[in-house]
Amino acid sequence: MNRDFAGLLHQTGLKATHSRISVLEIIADRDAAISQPTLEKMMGDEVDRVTLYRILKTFEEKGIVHKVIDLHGTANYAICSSQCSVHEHHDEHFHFNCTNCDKVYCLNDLHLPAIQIPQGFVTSSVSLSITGVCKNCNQQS
Amino acid sequence: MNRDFAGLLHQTGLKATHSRISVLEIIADRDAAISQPTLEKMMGDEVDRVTLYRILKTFEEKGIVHKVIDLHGTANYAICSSQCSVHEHHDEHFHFNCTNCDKVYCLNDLHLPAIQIPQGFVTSSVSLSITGVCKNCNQQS
DNA sequence: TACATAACGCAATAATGTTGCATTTTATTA
DNA sequence: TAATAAAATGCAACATTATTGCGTTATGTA
Repeated sequence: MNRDFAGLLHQTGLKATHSRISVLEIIADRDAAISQPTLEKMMGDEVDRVTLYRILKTFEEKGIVHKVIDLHGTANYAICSSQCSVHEHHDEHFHFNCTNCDKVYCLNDLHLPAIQIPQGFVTSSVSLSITGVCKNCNQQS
Repeated sequence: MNRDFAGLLHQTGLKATHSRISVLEIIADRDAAISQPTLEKMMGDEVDRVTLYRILKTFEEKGIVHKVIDLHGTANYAICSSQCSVHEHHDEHFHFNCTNCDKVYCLNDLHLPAIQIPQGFVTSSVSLSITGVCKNCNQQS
Protein backbone atom coordinates (compact mmCIF):
# COMPACT_ATOMS: atom_id res chain seq x y z
CA MET A 1 0.00 0.00 0.00
CA ASN A 2 1.29 3.39 -1.02
CA ARG A 3 1.83 5.53 2.06
CA ASP A 4 2.56 8.82 0.36
CA PHE A 5 -0.81 10.30 1.13
CA ALA A 6 0.28 13.87 0.53
CA GLY A 7 1.43 12.88 -2.93
CA LEU A 8 -1.80 11.02 -3.58
CA LEU A 9 -3.79 14.11 -2.63
CA HIS A 10 -1.70 16.40 -4.80
CA GLN A 11 -2.12 14.07 -7.74
CA THR A 12 -5.86 14.57 -7.58
CA GLY A 13 -5.60 18.32 -7.14
CA LEU A 14 -6.43 18.32 -3.45
CA LYS A 15 -4.52 20.06 -0.72
CA ALA A 16 -2.75 17.81 1.75
CA THR A 17 -4.29 18.90 5.03
CA HIS A 18 -3.72 17.24 8.39
CA SER A 19 -7.33 16.12 8.55
CA ARG A 20 -7.26 14.47 5.16
CA ILE A 21 -4.03 12.66 5.85
CA SER A 22 -5.32 11.40 9.20
CA VAL A 23 -8.42 10.05 7.54
CA LEU A 24 -6.37 8.28 4.88
CA GLU A 25 -4.07 6.78 7.49
CA ILE A 26 -6.96 5.32 9.43
CA ILE A 27 -8.70 3.94 6.36
CA ALA A 28 -5.52 2.47 4.91
CA ASP A 29 -4.58 0.72 8.15
CA ARG A 30 -7.59 -1.52 8.02
CA ASP A 31 -8.14 -4.87 6.46
CA ALA A 32 -11.78 -3.95 6.03
CA ALA A 33 -13.86 -0.95 5.13
CA ILE A 34 -14.47 1.38 8.05
CA SER A 35 -17.85 2.80 8.94
CA GLN A 36 -18.47 6.52 9.05
CA PRO A 37 -19.50 6.41 12.76
CA THR A 38 -16.36 4.45 13.70
CA LEU A 39 -14.20 6.86 11.77
CA GLU A 40 -15.91 9.72 13.53
CA LYS A 41 -15.15 8.24 16.94
CA MET A 42 -11.54 7.54 16.04
CA MET A 43 -10.96 11.06 14.81
CA GLY A 44 -12.50 12.45 17.97
CA ASP A 45 -11.83 16.17 18.38
CA GLU A 46 -9.14 16.12 15.75
CA VAL A 47 -11.60 16.84 12.99
CA ASP A 48 -15.00 18.47 13.02
CA ARG A 49 -17.84 16.18 12.11
CA VAL A 50 -18.89 18.38 9.21
CA THR A 51 -15.36 18.39 7.85
CA LEU A 52 -15.29 14.61 7.98
CA TYR A 53 -18.45 14.43 5.90
CA ARG A 54 -16.89 16.78 3.38
CA ILE A 55 -13.57 14.95 3.29
CA LEU A 56 -15.25 11.63 2.63
CA LYS A 57 -17.47 13.09 -0.05
CA THR A 58 -14.50 14.68 -1.79
CA PHE A 59 -12.45 11.48 -1.57
CA GLU A 60 -15.29 9.54 -3.09
CA GLU A 61 -15.73 12.01 -5.94
CA LYS A 62 -12.02 11.93 -6.70
CA GLY A 63 -11.92 8.15 -6.66
CA ILE A 64 -9.61 7.95 -3.64
CA VAL A 65 -11.99 5.90 -1.56
CA HIS A 66 -15.15 4.05 -2.35
CA LYS A 67 -18.28 3.94 -0.29
CA VAL A 68 -20.08 0.74 0.59
CA ILE A 69 -23.47 0.78 2.22
CA ASP A 70 -23.71 -2.06 4.71
CA LEU A 71 -26.65 -4.14 5.90
CA HIS A 72 -27.85 -1.46 8.24
CA GLY A 73 -27.66 1.32 5.67
CA THR A 74 -24.50 2.74 7.18
CA ALA A 75 -21.77 4.11 4.93
CA ASN A 76 -18.41 2.32 5.01
CA TYR A 77 -15.26 3.52 3.31
CA ALA A 78 -12.26 1.75 1.86
CA ILE A 79 -9.27 2.84 -0.19
CA CYS A 80 -9.87 2.30 -3.87
CA SER A 81 -7.73 -0.21 -5.65
CA SER A 82 -5.46 1.01 -8.42
CA GLN A 83 -8.12 -0.05 -10.89
CA CYS A 84 -10.33 2.81 -9.81
CA SER A 85 -9.96 6.23 -11.33
CA VAL A 86 -11.82 9.50 -11.08
CA HIS A 87 -14.14 8.74 -13.93
CA GLU A 88 -14.50 5.04 -13.83
CA HIS A 89 -14.62 3.00 -10.70
CA HIS A 90 -14.18 -0.69 -10.90
CA ASP A 91 -17.69 -1.85 -11.62
CA GLU A 92 -17.83 -5.00 -9.58
CA HIS A 93 -17.71 -4.79 -5.82
CA PHE A 94 -17.79 -7.78 -3.54
CA HIS A 95 -18.08 -7.41 0.18
CA PHE A 96 -18.43 -9.54 3.24
CA ASN A 97 -20.47 -8.13 6.12
CA CYS A 98 -19.79 -9.67 9.50
CA THR A 99 -22.90 -9.74 11.67
CA ASN A 100 -20.80 -10.07 14.80
CA CYS A 101 -18.25 -7.26 14.56
CA ASP A 102 -19.95 -5.32 11.74
CA LYS A 103 -16.76 -5.14 9.73
CA VAL A 104 -17.04 -4.98 5.98
CA TYR A 105 -14.35 -6.86 4.05
CA CYS A 106 -13.59 -6.20 0.42
CA LEU A 107 -13.33 -9.43 -1.53
CA ASN A 108 -11.78 -7.95 -4.62
CA ASP A 109 -10.29 -11.12 -5.98
CA LEU A 110 -13.59 -12.86 -6.57
CA HIS A 111 -14.93 -13.08 -10.04
CA LEU A 112 -18.52 -13.52 -10.95
CA PRO A 113 -19.92 -15.30 -14.00
CA ALA A 114 -22.10 -13.24 -16.32
CA ILE A 115 -25.53 -12.56 -14.90
CA GLN A 116 -28.69 -12.75 -16.94
CA ILE A 117 -30.92 -9.76 -16.28
CA PRO A 118 -34.37 -9.12 -17.72
CA GLN A 119 -34.86 -7.56 -21.17
CA GLY A 120 -34.70 -3.79 -21.25
CA PHE A 121 -32.61 -3.40 -18.14
CA VAL A 122 -29.11 -1.98 -18.55
CA THR A 123 -26.42 -2.81 -16.02
CA SER A 124 -23.77 -0.33 -15.02
CA SER A 125 -22.37 -2.06 -11.98
CA VAL A 126 -22.78 -5.17 -9.91
CA SER A 127 -22.34 -5.51 -6.21
CA LEU A 128 -22.34 -8.73 -4.30
CA SER A 129 -22.74 -8.61 -0.59
CA ILE A 130 -22.27 -11.66 1.59
CA THR A 131 -23.48 -11.71 5.16
CA GLY A 132 -22.11 -14.01 7.79
CA VAL A 133 -19.40 -14.31 10.40
CA CYS A 134 -15.82 -13.40 9.59
CA LYS A 135 -12.63 -15.33 10.25
CA ASN A 136 -11.68 -13.31 13.34
CA CYS A 137 -15.04 -13.71 15.02
CA ASN A 138 -15.19 -17.43 14.24
CA GLN A 139 -11.84 -18.02 15.91
CA GLN A 140 -12.81 -16.15 19.05
CA SER A 141 -15.89 -18.21 19.75
CA MET B 1 -50.93 -11.86 -5.41
CA ASN B 2 -53.07 -12.68 -2.44
CA ARG B 3 -55.25 -9.70 -1.58
CA ASP B 4 -56.68 -10.94 1.68
CA PHE B 5 -54.50 -8.72 3.78
CA ALA B 6 -56.67 -9.01 6.88
CA GLY B 7 -56.34 -12.78 6.65
CA LEU B 8 -52.61 -12.53 6.15
CA LEU B 9 -52.30 -10.37 9.25
CA HIS B 10 -54.43 -12.69 11.35
CA GLN B 11 -52.36 -15.65 10.28
CA THR B 12 -49.30 -14.06 11.78
CA GLY B 13 -51.07 -13.07 14.97
CA LEU B 14 -51.36 -9.39 14.11
CA LYS B 15 -54.46 -7.26 14.29
CA ALA B 16 -55.85 -6.09 10.99
CA THR B 17 -55.82 -2.34 11.44
CA HIS B 18 -56.61 0.23 8.77
CA SER B 19 -53.04 1.49 8.76
CA ARG B 20 -51.52 -1.92 8.28
CA ILE B 21 -53.86 -2.81 5.46
CA SER B 22 -53.17 0.47 3.69
CA VAL B 23 -49.46 -0.15 3.92
CA LEU B 24 -49.83 -3.64 2.51
CA GLU B 25 -52.02 -2.37 -0.34
CA ILE B 26 -49.42 0.18 -1.37
CA ILE B 27 -46.52 -2.24 -1.18
CA ALA B 28 -48.38 -4.99 -3.02
CA ASP B 29 -49.44 -2.69 -5.86
CA ARG B 30 -45.86 -2.14 -6.93
CA ASP B 31 -43.66 -3.99 -9.32
CA ALA B 32 -40.69 -2.87 -7.27
CA ALA B 33 -39.77 -2.37 -3.66
CA ILE B 34 -40.94 0.94 -2.24
CA SER B 35 -38.75 3.25 -0.21
CA GLN B 36 -39.65 4.26 3.30
CA PRO B 37 -39.74 8.00 2.41
CA THR B 38 -42.01 7.36 -0.60
CA LEU B 39 -44.30 5.25 1.50
CA GLU B 40 -44.38 8.00 4.08
CA LYS B 41 -45.43 10.57 1.48
CA MET B 42 -48.10 8.30 0.03
CA MET B 43 -49.62 7.62 3.42
CA GLY B 44 -49.69 11.33 4.20
CA ASP B 45 -51.82 12.12 7.22
CA GLU B 46 -53.43 8.73 7.18
CA VAL B 47 -50.74 7.24 9.37
CA ASP B 48 -48.38 8.81 11.85
CA ARG B 49 -44.70 8.63 10.97
CA VAL B 50 -43.87 6.72 14.12
CA THR B 51 -46.62 4.22 13.46
CA LEU B 52 -45.27 3.61 9.98
CA TYR B 53 -41.85 2.80 11.40
CA ARG B 54 -43.43 0.39 13.82
CA ILE B 55 -45.63 -1.24 11.20
CA LEU B 56 -42.69 -1.84 8.88
CA LYS B 57 -40.57 -3.20 11.68
CA THR B 58 -43.31 -5.59 12.75
CA PHE B 59 -43.95 -6.71 9.17
CA GLU B 60 -40.28 -7.44 8.72
CA GLU B 61 -40.06 -9.41 11.96
CA LYS B 62 -43.09 -11.48 11.00
CA GLY B 63 -41.74 -12.17 7.53
CA ILE B 64 -44.53 -10.31 5.75
CA VAL B 65 -42.22 -7.91 3.99
CA HIS B 66 -38.51 -7.81 3.52
CA LYS B 67 -36.27 -4.80 3.73
CA VAL B 68 -33.69 -3.92 1.11
CA ILE B 69 -31.18 -1.18 1.67
CA ASP B 70 -30.55 0.62 -1.59
CA LEU B 71 -27.49 2.41 -2.96
CA HIS B 72 -28.13 5.48 -0.90
CA GLY B 73 -28.63 3.58 2.33
CA THR B 74 -32.38 4.06 2.23
CA ALA B 75 -34.69 1.27 3.34
CA ASN B 76 -36.98 -0.21 0.70
CA TYR B 77 -39.75 -2.70 1.34
CA ALA B 78 -41.31 -5.46 -0.72
CA ILE B 79 -43.79 -8.22 -0.01
CA CYS B 80 -42.05 -11.46 0.81
CA SER B 81 -42.47 -14.36 -1.52
CA SER B 82 -44.13 -17.50 -0.24
CA GLN B 83 -40.69 -18.96 0.36
CA CYS B 84 -40.18 -16.63 3.28
CA SER B 85 -41.41 -17.52 6.72
CA VAL B 86 -41.17 -16.01 10.14
CA HIS B 87 -38.04 -17.86 11.09
CA GLU B 88 -36.29 -18.35 7.84
CA HIS B 89 -36.21 -15.84 5.08
CA HIS B 90 -35.05 -16.86 1.68
CA ASP B 91 -31.32 -16.36 1.96
CA GLU B 92 -30.54 -15.08 -1.48
CA HIS B 93 -31.81 -11.68 -2.51
CA PHE B 94 -31.25 -10.15 -5.92
CA HIS B 95 -32.17 -6.60 -6.67
CA PHE B 96 -31.90 -4.10 -9.44
CA ASN B 97 -31.45 -0.44 -8.47
CA CYS B 98 -32.40 2.10 -11.11
CA THR B 99 -30.22 5.18 -10.93
CA ASN B 100 -32.81 7.20 -12.81
CA CYS B 101 -36.06 6.58 -10.94
CA ASP B 102 -34.51 5.02 -7.82
CA LYS B 103 -36.87 2.06 -7.96
CA VAL B 104 -35.64 -1.23 -6.57
CA TYR B 105 -36.76 -4.34 -8.47
CA CYS B 106 -36.66 -7.78 -6.96
CA LEU B 107 -35.12 -10.30 -9.33
CA ASN B 108 -36.17 -13.39 -7.48
CA ASP B 109 -35.90 -15.80 -10.35
CA LEU B 110 -32.16 -15.44 -10.79
CA HIS B 111 -29.92 -18.16 -9.53
CA LEU B 112 -26.32 -17.72 -8.60
CA PRO B 113 -23.56 -20.29 -8.90
CA ALA B 114 -21.72 -21.20 -5.73
CA ILE B 115 -19.36 -18.53 -4.54
CA GLN B 116 -15.92 -19.23 -3.22
CA ILE B 117 -15.25 -17.22 -0.09
CA PRO B 118 -12.01 -17.10 1.91
CA GLN B 119 -11.16 -19.73 4.54
CA GLY B 120 -12.68 -19.13 7.93
CA PHE B 121 -15.57 -17.01 6.75
CA VAL B 122 -19.07 -18.42 7.21
CA THR B 123 -21.87 -17.31 4.92
CA SER B 124 -25.40 -16.91 6.12
CA SER B 125 -26.88 -15.01 3.21
CA VAL B 126 -25.98 -13.59 -0.14
CA SER B 127 -27.30 -10.46 -1.72
CA LEU B 128 -26.63 -9.36 -5.26
CA SER B 129 -27.38 -5.82 -6.18
CA ILE B 130 -27.25 -4.61 -9.75
CA THR B 131 -27.16 -0.91 -10.55
CA GLY B 132 -28.24 0.54 -13.84
CA VAL B 133 -31.25 1.86 -15.71
CA CYS B 134 -34.53 -0.01 -15.66
CA LYS B 135 -36.81 -0.95 -18.51
CA ASN B 136 -39.24 1.90 -17.93
CA CYS B 137 -36.59 4.57 -17.85
CA ASN B 138 -34.84 3.21 -20.93
CA GLN B 139 -38.05 3.41 -22.92
CA GLN B 140 -38.76 6.98 -21.94
CA SER B 141 -35.42 8.37 -23.11
C1' DT C 1 6.95 36.54 3.06
C1' DA C 2 2.61 37.71 0.82
C1' DC C 3 -1.24 36.32 -1.52
C1' DA C 4 -5.28 33.74 -3.54
C1' DT C 5 -7.87 29.96 -2.89
C1' DA C 6 -9.18 25.83 -0.80
C1' DA C 7 -10.43 23.80 3.33
C1' DC C 8 -11.94 24.13 7.98
C1' DG C 9 -14.83 25.06 12.29
C1' DC C 10 -18.89 26.68 14.16
C1' DA C 11 -23.72 27.60 14.38
C1' DA C 12 -28.03 26.77 12.66
C1' DT C 13 -31.22 23.82 10.47
C1' DA C 14 -33.13 19.74 8.19
C1' DA C 15 -33.98 15.04 7.91
C1' DT C 16 -34.23 10.58 9.96
C1' DG C 17 -35.05 7.41 13.66
C1' DT C 18 -36.46 6.19 18.68
C1' DT C 19 -38.92 6.12 23.30
C1' DG C 20 -42.61 6.74 26.78
C1' DC C 21 -47.16 7.22 27.71
C1' DA C 22 -52.08 8.34 27.33
C1' DT C 23 -55.82 7.26 24.16
C1' DT C 24 -58.08 4.56 20.66
C1' DT C 25 -58.98 0.42 18.07
C1' DT C 26 -59.40 -4.43 17.58
C1' DA C 27 -60.86 -9.04 18.58
C1' DT C 28 -63.14 -11.77 21.98
C1' DT C 29 -66.65 -13.34 24.98
C1' DA C 30 -70.46 -12.83 27.84
C1' DT D 1 -74.58 -6.03 21.05
C1' DA D 2 -72.07 -4.33 25.05
C1' DA D 3 -68.04 -5.04 28.05
C1' DT D 4 -63.38 -6.10 28.31
C1' DA D 5 -58.26 -7.00 27.75
C1' DA D 6 -54.64 -6.49 24.86
C1' DA D 7 -52.66 -4.52 21.00
C1' DA D 8 -51.88 -0.66 18.22
C1' DT D 9 -51.90 4.17 17.47
C1' DG D 10 -50.86 9.28 17.95
C1' DC D 11 -48.47 12.75 20.12
C1' DA D 12 -44.67 14.93 22.31
C1' DA D 13 -40.10 14.82 23.35
C1' DC D 14 -35.71 13.51 22.25
C1' DA D 15 -31.54 11.36 19.89
C1' DT D 16 -28.94 10.72 15.89
C1' DT D 17 -27.45 11.66 11.35
C1' DA D 18 -26.76 14.77 7.51
C1' DT D 19 -26.61 19.47 5.20
C1' DT D 20 -25.86 24.57 4.43
C1' DG D 21 -23.93 29.24 5.01
C1' DC D 22 -20.35 31.96 6.36
C1' DG D 23 -16.37 33.93 8.67
C1' DT D 24 -11.68 32.23 9.78
C1' DT D 25 -7.55 29.45 9.04
C1' DA D 26 -4.30 26.67 6.50
C1' DT D 27 -2.13 25.42 2.18
C1' DG D 28 0.52 25.90 -2.00
C1' DT D 29 2.69 29.20 -4.99
C1' DA D 30 4.92 33.14 -6.74
